[in-house]
Amino acid sequence: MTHGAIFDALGDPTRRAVFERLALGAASVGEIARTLPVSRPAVSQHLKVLAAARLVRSQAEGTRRVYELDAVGIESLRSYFERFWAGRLGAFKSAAESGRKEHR
Amino acid sequence: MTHGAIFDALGDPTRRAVFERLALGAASVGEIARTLPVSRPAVSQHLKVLAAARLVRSQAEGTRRVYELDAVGIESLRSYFERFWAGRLGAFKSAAESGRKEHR
DNA sequence: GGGTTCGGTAAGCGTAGACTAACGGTAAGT
DNA sequence: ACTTACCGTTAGTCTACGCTTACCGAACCC
Repeated sequence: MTHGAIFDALGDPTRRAVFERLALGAASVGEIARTLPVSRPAVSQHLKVLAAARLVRSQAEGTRRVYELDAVGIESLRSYFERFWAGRLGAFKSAAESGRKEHR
Repeated sequence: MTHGAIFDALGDPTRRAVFERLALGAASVGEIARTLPVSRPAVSQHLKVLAAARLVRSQAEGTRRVYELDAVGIESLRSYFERFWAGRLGAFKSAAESGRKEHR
């Protein structure tokens, strides 16, 4: 559920665009909405979901609310994949590299 | 778009369950469906999406199709987050750790 | 060759959620 | 104090998609 919220948040394309926009630097809601083809309330809702997943954090600055990335959610996400690197993935990785044959 | 397919695939809870099941070891469609509260066709559809995102790969074995994790998609996903570690995140991380004040 | 098991596909339905529009609230500017 | 700008919230609509049922093809067993 912890990880579930994160993947659910990043599952939406628009939300990923907001997230990646914030990866370039902190920005307010209006600034983000201006660079995206969606309305401001939509961005606000997306930020709410991202904040719930601890991927971003808000910071009141006068009448504006500046958003920036939150290391908590990202670290949580990294720890999720840690299982695959350290775990089974390393074992089967050699086999996957040996037989590489695709149908696409 | 490349990463989009991956996040879109992992965005669904059921699909994540399939993915995590496969992280424990290779399995056929029927085996996966038996451990999940969904029908077999549903699992098949999810596997199709996961395969399109290069997160899993199929391997015909008689009349059964054994699925296993694919390092390609996972590696692609890891490279995506590499940006955050090497990039802006490291810079603001110290600031985030200094001012840690939550509203929850 | 008939029967059985295993998977992918098509059609259809139902629900979650993404979006816009409208309203209210708070801080800065004059 | 009034105006302006910025943001969050709610209500409501509409599309996307996850699930099931049903059908069909392919590979093993007798």
